[in-house]
Amino acid sequence: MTTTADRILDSAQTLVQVRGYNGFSYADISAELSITKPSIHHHFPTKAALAEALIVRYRERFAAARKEVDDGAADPRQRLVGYAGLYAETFAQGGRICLCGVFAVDAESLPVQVRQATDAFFADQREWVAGVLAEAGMPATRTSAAAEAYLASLEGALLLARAHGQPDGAADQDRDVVRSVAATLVTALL
Amino acid sequence: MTTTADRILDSAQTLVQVRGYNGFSYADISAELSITKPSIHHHFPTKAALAEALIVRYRERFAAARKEVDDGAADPRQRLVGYAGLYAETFAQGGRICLCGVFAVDAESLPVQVRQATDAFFADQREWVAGVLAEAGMPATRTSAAAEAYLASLEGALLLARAHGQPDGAADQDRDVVRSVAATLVTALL
DNA sequence: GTCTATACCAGGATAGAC
DNA sequence: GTCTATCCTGGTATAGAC
Repeated sequence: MTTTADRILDSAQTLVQVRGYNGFSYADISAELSITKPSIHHHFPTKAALAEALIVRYRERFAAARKEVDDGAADPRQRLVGYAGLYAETFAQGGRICLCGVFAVDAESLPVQVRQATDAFFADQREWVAGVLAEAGMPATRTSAAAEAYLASLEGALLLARAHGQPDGAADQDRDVVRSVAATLVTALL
Repeated sequence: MTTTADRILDSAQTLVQVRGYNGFSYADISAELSITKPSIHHHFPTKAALAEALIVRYRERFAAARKEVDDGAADPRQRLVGYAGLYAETFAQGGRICLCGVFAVDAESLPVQVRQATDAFFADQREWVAGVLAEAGMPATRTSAAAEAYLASLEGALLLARAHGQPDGAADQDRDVVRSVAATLVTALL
């Protein structure tokens, strides 16, 4: 069962990840779901409230997906590669980039709570990556900076993949760019 | 001597780098420069034309700044670190991020020429970084992927720094994040 | 090259019926 | 929970005077 609120969030999330927060409107969701704008306002009174709901759900889902990777991987190296796969698969779905990457760029347009949640998302990722790096034997003095670098390279790889999306059919190749960047980092860091 | 067109470009570039392409309007430039909106249209008939002028100038200026680094650095390592400094300094100026990073995120809202120029900008950077890495002794089979990773980490570091910009006065610390990420990459890759 | 005035449409949001 | 109708504002752009 999918509620209307969920369908709105699905549509909105894709729109944000593809066009940016200021690049879509309620009219776009309305057209996609064949529902009127006031109906959307009924579920999410303001666009800011919609953004807040989006990031809350995104963090939950991302945490769950990361746990899948955590449980399915045999060693730290595999965990880091599998984690990068989450980003690569995001891009493979219609050239989307990380929701929080978009929110970071559009931070000025967003309410404080969303900005804080975005920051918290990255802090959470940093902490997890640092833990995996420690598990892989990296000295504690280096894990923090290395985790930041790994995270930055993944978010940046999505940007580069997006920029490269000129010839429309090349999304597969661009997804590999994300994986390739991650592989380079894992090899170099460990 | 600064022409009106230049002043418009200056204002617009800052606005794009801080708010995103869809996050500002001619009214913002109008207010900042104490000039009317039609005057801006006189110099740049459409917002798309303004974006095109922006990226043309950005590429020229970035190339010049990179040449400064190229000429001033003694060895490849210093060149890479100095290059990262260009990104760090961008962020230090009011929390700006790379214009092309923003244009990559907002690509769907931009005309084809701007998208192509954004892609070309990144291709240019990739090529330059790859050349420096080769100069540093990296085998030719690895330079391409490593350059992509370095570039991604710099663009991503700007995103993370922006997201972290919660407490307003901490811009200095965030600029160091960019430099720290770059240092981690240089050490790990070479 | 800059202005006033204005057109036009879209975005975000509300009132109130069903 | 969804609709029709409507409001207000702001964004992009043009016409035409100075």
